[in-house]
Amino acid sequence: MTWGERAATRLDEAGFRSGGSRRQVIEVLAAESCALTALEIDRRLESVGRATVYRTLEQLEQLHLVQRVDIGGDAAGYERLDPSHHHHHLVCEDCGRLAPFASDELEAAIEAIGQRSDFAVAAHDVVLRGSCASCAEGDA
Amino acid sequence: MTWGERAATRLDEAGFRSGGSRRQVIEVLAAESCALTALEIDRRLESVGRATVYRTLEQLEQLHLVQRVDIGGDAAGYERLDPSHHHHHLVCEDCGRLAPFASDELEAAIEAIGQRSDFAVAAHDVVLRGSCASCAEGDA
DNA sequence: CTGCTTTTTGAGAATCATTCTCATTATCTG
DNA sequence: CAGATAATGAGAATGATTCTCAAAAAGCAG
Repeated sequence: MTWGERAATRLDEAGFRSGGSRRQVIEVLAAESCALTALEIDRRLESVGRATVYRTLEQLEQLHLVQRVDIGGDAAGYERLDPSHHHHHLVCEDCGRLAPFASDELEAAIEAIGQRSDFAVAAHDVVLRGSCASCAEGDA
Repeated sequence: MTWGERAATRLDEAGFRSGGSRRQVIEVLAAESCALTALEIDRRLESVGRATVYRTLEQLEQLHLVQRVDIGGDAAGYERLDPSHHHHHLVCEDCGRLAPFASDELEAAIEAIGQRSDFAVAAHDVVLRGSCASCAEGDA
C-alpha cells in the first residue's frame, strides 16, 4: 500500500469527507520524498487556497501521516511520514542544501530513550547542521 | 570558565564591541538552562529593543554559542550551547511541556553519522514528540 | 580628555509565514 | 433530490521576525 493510499484510508477512517483540494495536497506530498514548505505546496497548486493547504497539513500531521521538520530557514518543512522511507536530515548552514540519511543505530538509541522516559513518544526529529562538501571547500 | 564568560571571550575575539544590551541578553541566556523564545527574552529586558534581541541571538548562533531549537509552537526557542550541559528535548504535543534528556548512546550514533557523511557537522538537534505522563492519563 | 570613526542600539515600519473568518460550494446520507 | 454538515477559497488578521535609520556608545588616535 502506498503512502497516498494509506493517507486516504486513514482520513476516511477518521471521518473526513473526501474533497478534491485535500487530495491534491496529498498527491504533492506523495510525489516528493523530502521536505516541502507549505507555501511551496500552495504555489504548485494554483487552484487550491492557502488556508486549505495549511489545514490539510495540520490534519495530516495529527494523524501522523506527515511530519513537520525545522530545516533552519523561515518556513517550516513538511514531509510524508512513511515507515519504509524513514530518514532524517543534514542541513548545510551556508547554502541551505538538504541531505537525507538513516541510521539503525540512531533509531535504536531513540527507541531506548522513549522507553525510559515518562513520555509516550509518537514521533521524533533529528537534524544535523554543518557545511556540505562544496561549501566547506570554498570556506575562508 | 562559565558559558557567559566564554561567550564574552568569543565575541571579543570575533571583533565585536561590548555593548550593554548584548550583555544583558547573554545574562538571560546564561541564567536559563533550557529553551527561551526571542520574545520571552525581549519581555524580560524592558530596556532592550526587540531588534537587538534578535540580532544578538543571530550573532550567538553563528558563533555556535547558542542553538535554535524547534519546540513545536509558533516561535523558535533558543538556548545556550554548553558542552557540559548538552541535552535534547521531549515535547508534549498536547500541553507543550518541555523535558530535557541526554544519552551517550544517541550522541555516539550521531557522531558516527557525521563521520560517514560528506558534511562537516557542527551541531545537531533532536526532538522527541509525544504525550507527557499527565496528558496521556487524561486522553480520550 | 577630545574628536573621529565605526559599531551598537531602539523605535517603529515592513515583511513574511501562518491562522482566522465567513460566505460559498461540495459530500454524504437517506 | 433535499437537508445537514464538512470542505474550500479569498482575503483580512495575527504574530514572529527582519529591516530602516537616526541617535547614542565604544574604541582609538592624538
